[in-house]
Order: sequence, then C-alpha cells, then structure tokens
Amino acid sequence: MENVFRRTHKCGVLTEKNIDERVVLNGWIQKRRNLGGLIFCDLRDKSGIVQIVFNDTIPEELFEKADSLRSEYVVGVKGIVKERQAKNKELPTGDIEVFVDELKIYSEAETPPIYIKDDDDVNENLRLKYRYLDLRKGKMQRNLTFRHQIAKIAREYFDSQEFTEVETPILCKPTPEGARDYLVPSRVNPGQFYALPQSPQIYKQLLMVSGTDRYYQIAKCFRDEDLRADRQPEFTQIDLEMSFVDVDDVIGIQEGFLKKIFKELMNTDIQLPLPRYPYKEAMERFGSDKPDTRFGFELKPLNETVKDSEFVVFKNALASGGDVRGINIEGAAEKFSRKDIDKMQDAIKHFGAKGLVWIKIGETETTSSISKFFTPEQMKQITDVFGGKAGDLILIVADKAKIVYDSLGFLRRDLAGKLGLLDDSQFNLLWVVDFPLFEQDDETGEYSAMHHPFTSPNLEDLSKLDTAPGEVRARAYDIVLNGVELGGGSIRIHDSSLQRKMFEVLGLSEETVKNKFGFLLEAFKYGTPPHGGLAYGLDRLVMLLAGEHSIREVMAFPKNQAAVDMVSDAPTFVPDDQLEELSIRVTAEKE
RNA sequence: GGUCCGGUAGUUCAGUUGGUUAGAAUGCCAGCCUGUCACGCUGGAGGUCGUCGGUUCGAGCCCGAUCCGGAUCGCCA
Repeated sequence: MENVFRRTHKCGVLTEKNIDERVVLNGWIQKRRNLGGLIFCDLRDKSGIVQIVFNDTIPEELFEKADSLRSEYVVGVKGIVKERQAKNKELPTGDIEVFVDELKIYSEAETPPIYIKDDDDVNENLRLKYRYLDLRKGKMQRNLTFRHQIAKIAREYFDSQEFTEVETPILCKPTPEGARDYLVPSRVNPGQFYALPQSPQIYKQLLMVSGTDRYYQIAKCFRDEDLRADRQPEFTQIDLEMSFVDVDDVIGIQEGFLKKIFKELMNTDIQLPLPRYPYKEAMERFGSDKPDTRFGFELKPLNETVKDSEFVVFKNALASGGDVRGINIEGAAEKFSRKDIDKMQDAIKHFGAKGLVWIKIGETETTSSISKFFTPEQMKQITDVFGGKAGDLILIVADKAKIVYDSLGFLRRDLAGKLGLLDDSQFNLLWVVDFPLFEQDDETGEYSAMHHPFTSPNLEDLSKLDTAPGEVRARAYDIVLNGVELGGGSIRIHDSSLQRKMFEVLGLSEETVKNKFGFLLEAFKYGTPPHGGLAYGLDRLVMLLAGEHSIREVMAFPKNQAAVDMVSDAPTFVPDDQLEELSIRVTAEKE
C-alpha cells in the first residue's frame, strides 16, 4: 500500500490536452455534489480546482467511500481525464473532468468555521483565528505568491546592481527616538534589555563604514505602536544603503527597481524619471506629503483674496499667522447635501479645524455658509481663484497652516473616494523631496528630526542650522504611490562634527549622545564614505499592487488591532519562575 | 488615552411601539435523485440574543456598567 499517491499533476493545470491520460492528484475536497447515481467533487490544491467524477462504472465500495467525502477532506485520487459532457466556462479546467477509479482519504475534516471562498465576508477576527483555513482561499494563496514574486524581483534586481544581502541583528540596542521599542530581557545581564529593531538603520550605516559598498536586506522590523489597516507591529522592509552617492543616485537605482516591478508584475511601463515634488509644493497643492495625483481638486491659497475681509474667522486666522485655503470639488455641488457637509465638518475636527466654509455655485445664484459676510463681487473673486463654474462645490478652511493642510488634504482624498475617482488600475508614482530636516513641537518649541537624526541637511542650508533650524531642508526623499508612502530614505551625515551639531540642535545632551550613539560616532572617526539609502514597506507595496486595502491581506499571520496573534493567542502570561530567571518582578495581574 | 460603529443559530444578517414558541439565507445531518458545478426536492437538528445589573406585569429591543471586535485621532524618527 502506498502511504501517499505520488501526484502527476496539480489540479488547476489539467486541460483538454490531458484527455485520456491517467493522472494522480492530491488535494482538498472543495465541494461534493451527489446526484444519486453520480457524484461530482471539486478537488482543490494551490493551483486551482478540477472536477472529479464517481459513477456506476466503479465498485460499490468506492462509490460509497466517495459519498462519505465532505468539505475539506484531504484526498488522493487516480483516474482518467475525460472531456466533459457539460462544460463549465467559469473554470480554467472546465472542459475536462477526472473519472476516479482509486480514492485515498488522507484525513477527514470537521465542518470549517469559515467558508473557503474568495468572496466570503466573514468577520475578520474569525478569519485571523482560523488563518490556516483562510489561507486556503485561492485569493490568499495568490497574494502570498505575489508577495514572494516581489521579494524575488527585489533580490534579482539589487543583486544585478551589486548589492549584497547582509543580515543585521534582531537583538539590538534600545533607541531613544522614534517609535516605542519592543524590549527583550537579557537573562545573562540581569535588569538589562535588548530592543527589537525598528529598522536596521544604524547597522546598515556601519556596513557602509565597513566598506560593504552596497547593502540590502529584506528585513523584519518591529514598532510597538497602535495598529491600523496599513500598520502592523511587525512588518517587512526592503532595506538598502549605498556608498559614494547623492540623492539622484539613490533615486535612479530605485526607479530602475520600480520599473522592473511594474513591468514584470503589472505589465505596465512606467515613465522615468518619476515626477519629483518638493515637500512645500506637495503640501501647498495637495495638503499632503504623500499626494495622490490621480485626480485634481488641488488646494488654492486665498490669503491675498480675503486679506481685507472683516469675516472674523478669516481675519483671526490671518492675524495669527495662519492660512486660508480651499479646494474646488468640481461638479459636486448637487452631490453633497447640507448633512454631508456637516459630516465633513465633523471629520476635519479631528485635525483641529473649527469649521468648514462651503460655497455652492449654481446656474443662477451662488449659495454659501458665508454669503452674508461677502458681497456678490467678493464671492466672485473667491470662486475665480478656483476657476469656479456652475455646479462646483468649494470648501475652505482657515486656521494654522498644518490644520488647513491636514483638513483639506483629507477632504480632497475622502471626497474623491466618495465620487468614485480613485482608480485602482492607475499607478501614480512620485517622489517627495526637500523635506524639512526638523519639525517643531507646537507646545514646547523643541525640534525633533522629521526623518531620523542621521539625515543630512541640504548643504546650501547649513548656515541656517543655528539661526533658523525650521527652514533647513533635508536630503531626504519619499516614494509615494497613489497617496500611500511606499518608502523613504535619505543621504546620511558621514561627518562626525556635523552629526554632533545635529544632536546639539535636537537638544540631546553630550551624555545621551555618547550613551545611545557613541558607537556610531566612534565608527565615523575611522573613515566614512558619503552614503545614503532607502527602505520600502514591502507589505504596503504588495498591498497596493495586489489591489488590497489592508496589509493584513498580504501577510500570512497578521495581528489584530490589539496586537494579538489570533492563531496562537500571543502574547501570553509566562510562569513566575521564568520571569524571575529574567530578573523581572511580577507586577501584571494574572487571570 | 479620545471619538465613532458593531456584538442575535456554525456563518452572514433581519428582528416594527417593549408583548405568544426569536426568524431568513447559507452551512450542517438524514432520505430521494445519473450531468451537476451556488445541483435540485423533502424532512430535521442547531440560540445563555457578548456579560452583569437596573427599569417594567413583561426586555433581543429602554437605562447603566463591563468585556470583546473594527474604523479613526493621538502615536507611528
């Protein structure tokens, strides 16, 4: 007796070319249809589905065995491929079927708690709990394969460009800036902790000091922050770093990579070079540092137009150094009711906006929430800024610049979505460059690094480091696809005195710097090449190209919003003696 | 941590003003059925309405608390 039938084919590959061949298949029973004297089953493996048939030409014993089959039983079959009497055009294998004369049931299955069907809409937590069943779906297997292909192309491409893949440590030094670290206690060093890497940043810079020249890694990264549809506590980056380069060199290499990905996986030729938007322009035109350029509705400034206005909202915003800006949702005046606009107003309160001014341009008259504050001539001046015409809806926010940008940037994309203008088949790639080096805390006035503290300033702005840190541009760049940040990077500081200066502006004490980054500054003393790099969010890249709306759809075992692995139920309490061994006092209350 | 939405059969959901024994679809089980492919027909099983408390003659429905899930803001160099 054979323990397992050696298969000759995968289920999904059989065609009319295999007619009259004897084949051996293994797989799962997707569905059984018993018509009485005739039983059809859909047999599924990773490659697809094929129909197998049991009829009265086989021994009664075998027929009864076939009748006992249920969904998700795992079986092996041997039989002859025949042309179908009734073909199924929906199925790639729909022209043929396999008449079975041997059947081996490897394992039976209980009724699964979720359907193994691509288009089911079962509760996601249930899918995550039974992920191994969820992953049986064709769509999920295709997503995993697609992810593998992107990783494979990355390896091929970066290898062809003389990058070396180097593994960097998972047990690292905790970092003082950025996201919260996941900490790992050290048993042999009581009371001390490693951190899981938020990115391989420091190690890849050390590799440049080491003369590795070009490094890449498909690297797991960890951040202990709250989750989102596109954010998981552990995620994967395609991480890379290059020596003796400036911004254009890094961007050039990446454009080659993106072109290859889009050519091979999406059958799309992307035009190079990709557009580059300075940060300032991206904010002013799109209200976002990751603009979605698939549609219009660009922001327009109104400061000049309304500078003499007595309307208190505009007046106060301008007097306090803020901005008045708006967007024209063309042709949408009749598509959104007063109630809809109230909802928009509520939505932008999240960003700190206090209100939303609206103007609806009609064929004969223009209505607005501010018509009593402006003459028809003044209203005309405002709508002209937007090229406003009959049927347009203009939305205006007056506040601090950040609030105006955040609010309008959100509305712009939200309304485009509601109007069905987000075309998933269109791929607008662009670079955002010239980011500010620092961002300033509203309350404390302290500066922090917008990217990270190793980012090189634009050399033209060096003199402003002391006088106007907020105006210093960074040699940093983000790659953006359809309004989603795919990755980002920068040219790093390779000069230890400039690095010290940077820490000084950031308000990090000599003590702190020595403690946290002393080893990096030490390394930089011994000859450091100019270097820079970039990291892609692999999960996001796969998500967007696969047309998914959550990175959970392209990860094998993602965590839920509470950062719990629903399959294994991690994290979990551990026995006290295990904690004691790690010199951790027991404080968490146990159930 | 804040805000919003949700929790009813294995699953997806409905459930009117608070009123008889909580329904549908699908899945599951049994019987019949030789060309189905969402097979069909007949019958059946399946529910602590998230949990606790309150209001009421009476609660799936109203009130309070709590747990769980999701979206979002903060956060994510």
